Amino acid sequence: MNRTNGGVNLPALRSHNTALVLDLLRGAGAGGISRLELAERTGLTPQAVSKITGRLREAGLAVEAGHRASTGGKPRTLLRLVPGAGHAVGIHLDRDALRAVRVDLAGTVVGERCAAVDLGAGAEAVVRAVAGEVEALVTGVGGEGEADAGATALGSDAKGVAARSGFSRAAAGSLPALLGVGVALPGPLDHTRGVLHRVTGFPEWDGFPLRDALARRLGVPVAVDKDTNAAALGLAVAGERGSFAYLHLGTGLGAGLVIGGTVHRGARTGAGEFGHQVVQLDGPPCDCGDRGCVEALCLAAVTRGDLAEAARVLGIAAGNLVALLDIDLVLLGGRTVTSTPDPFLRGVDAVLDARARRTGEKPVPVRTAPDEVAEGAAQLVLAPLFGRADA
Amino acid sequence: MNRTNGGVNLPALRSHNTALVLDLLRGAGAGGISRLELAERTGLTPQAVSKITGRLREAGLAVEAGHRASTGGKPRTLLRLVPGAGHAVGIHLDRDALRAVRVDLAGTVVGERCAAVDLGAGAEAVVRAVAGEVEALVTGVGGEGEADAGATALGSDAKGVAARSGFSRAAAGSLPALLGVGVALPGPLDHTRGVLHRVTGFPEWDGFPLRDALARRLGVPVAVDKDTNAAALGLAVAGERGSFAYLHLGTGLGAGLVIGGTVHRGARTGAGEFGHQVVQLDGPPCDCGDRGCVEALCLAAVTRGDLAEAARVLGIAAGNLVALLDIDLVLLGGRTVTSTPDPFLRGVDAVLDARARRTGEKPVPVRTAPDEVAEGAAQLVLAPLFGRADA
DNA sequence: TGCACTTTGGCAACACCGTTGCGAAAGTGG
DNA sequence: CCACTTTCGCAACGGTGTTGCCAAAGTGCA
Repeated sequence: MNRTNGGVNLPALRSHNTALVLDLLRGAGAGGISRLELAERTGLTPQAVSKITGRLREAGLAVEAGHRASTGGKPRTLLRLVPGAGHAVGIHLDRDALRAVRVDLAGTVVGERCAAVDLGAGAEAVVRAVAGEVEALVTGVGGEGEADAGATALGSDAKGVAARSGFSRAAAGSLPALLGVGVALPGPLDHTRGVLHRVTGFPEWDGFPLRDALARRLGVPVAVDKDTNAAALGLAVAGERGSFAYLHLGTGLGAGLVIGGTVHRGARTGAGEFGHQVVQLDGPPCDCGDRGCVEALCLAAVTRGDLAEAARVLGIAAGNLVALLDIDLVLLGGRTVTSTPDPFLRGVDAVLDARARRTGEKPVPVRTAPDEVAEGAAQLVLAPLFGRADA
Repeated sequence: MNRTNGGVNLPALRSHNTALVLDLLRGAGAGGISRLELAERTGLTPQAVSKITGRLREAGLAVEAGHRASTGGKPRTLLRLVPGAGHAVGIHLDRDALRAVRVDLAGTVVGERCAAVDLGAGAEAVVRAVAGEVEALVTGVGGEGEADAGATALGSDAKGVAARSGFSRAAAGSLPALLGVGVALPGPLDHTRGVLHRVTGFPEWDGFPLRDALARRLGVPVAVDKDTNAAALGLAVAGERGSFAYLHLGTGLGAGLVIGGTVHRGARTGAGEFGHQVVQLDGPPCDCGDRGCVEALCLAAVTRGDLAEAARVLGIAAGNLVALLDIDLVLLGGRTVTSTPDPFLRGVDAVLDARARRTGEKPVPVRTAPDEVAEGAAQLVLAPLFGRADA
């Protein structure tokens, strides 16, 4: 619960329960959820839920929203999250382009900007550019952002609550109504410190403290993560339950792993290195220096137009993953998959079905998923508010 | 924290903090640990630690044990776990033999029994035999169990505390001083319900509710898990930190995964299916019906005496695992490895080293580990007492 | 030997958490 | 119109960790 050490005191307990209720409110969406349902789902008493929701309502984070039909007594009052009470910006920073979105507490996109970037221009220039996009997105210049009139007013309230609830991480000068900025990018990096390791082709980025640089410039908290992890987090928040793997097949092949509802990153943010799983001993050489990696085999098949073989290879690697981790679901994404999903879905499904027949268990379902990396990046900031620890 | 739902109330908070302190006391061993160190490690205030340890001392679970050297003021008083305050029995049930150990709270083996079993004799007969071994072990008949005089007396106290602290799971008639029994066995099974799925070669075991049958007979809580998971849990409790994989190479090849200090089992207790990871597309057929599984390749190499090749194949599969999960350590065990450890250690190490050179990170260490499955099985029972949730 | 100082750890009062007991509010059904 | 059911808040309560304070037990210097 507490990351550094395991001790739980009363404020921590309060934060935890409050976050839990907020998460359920978010999950219920615009339809709302009653106090008694919240009590059942959390295991707390109805009275405790009343107190917690009372604080949330006072803080402007929740409101009453109609009633459910009576079942013979007083009808349940529905509660709903106030989406506009807080915002976060998520940025998908790729090698040559950038996509930034502003989302509200419910995760709905309320503003979007795209721009070209040149990583070769140096870290400082890119930080400046990214900061500019964030500011434009928040102040509404050039964005599609309507839905702001009330939102900005409530924003500072939301921040106050966040601070009182023990969530906020010392936002200094800062932009109005902005809880923080999440940045997702490829390369290896250190998620906990927000430091980049090696950005392929741009050695000058090695060791650059992106998180702190951006946080100092913007005055709001910043979180940094791998693009595949952000995508997986976004899917988890969007409603995918349990444990799943998001396999992204684009210019490369990577994975984001969600285990028990939380993204698994490993101690060095290295987890999800799926592309260089070896599936053919002494197979063809890969760019990484090893031989027989899935990525090499799969992309080679794609290049020569043999999508069925690409899907079969991907399926075998996915089967390994499913067997090793006993996950519930495989999600496929990335340009290569989304352009022609069917052969990939069929191919991976065939391998997983065959495996299920051998073990006698139900086959693990395979689906496609939109790759909304920027949206997931925004959730890097929102996750702590809703009790989704980023271990 | 709470498995079913996430809500935390005061009793849950108290249990959690108490378990945390108990875990630190256990980790400190006979040397002991001071109240202030406990406070630092838990993040609680010294006063809170004093209250918690006071309850533990009153319950007979902890005692004062000397003082540390002064650093200019009052010297710190050391506290120590009372190992004899509780016991658990762990059973390693294999195809043809059984090993049962009785351990104290510190995990020290204080009694051991071995016996032949015949799974073909049917579930009821085996349950009867297992129960007999447990009773013999606890009453001290035929065991090497000295160290019992005081232990049994304190036992009932310990149970009282466990109940008061919210740990106990309703032990009815029950054996004296016994907190529970853990059973580890191969085959696929459902850890949460304690039901076996398919025991290879013995179809009549399919669906047998081993946990409940044994619990009803003995009157104490029973936990059931895969042998590799138990072994991994035992290693985690014995002091291995962080995330690691225990690879067991015996008559088959399996793995136990520990991620962030807790055993990862997956929703269907299927995780750790390492032997049938495919590392050679369309490779030689495996007993499982697939082709190119590590287990088949590795064991074939062992059979023809090529241990270097066996180790290389094992290393490549281990490398896949390390890359996918970003774990900190690989531990090797099982008859085949322990009989001639060196070639395996060298072979796996070579593959992981090469991987580390390519990625520019520190290589993941490889070591051998004793396969103490029965000891780990006992920890299935003790784990909840020390706050190690078995999710 | 005496005294100042540091550090540990317990006692008592405290703030605040979720819980319990009870009553008001708001429906349904006869 | 009334009995009944169900929801939900107010007030008192028990129990958590926290704070303030002080006794105990060392070290180090005069």
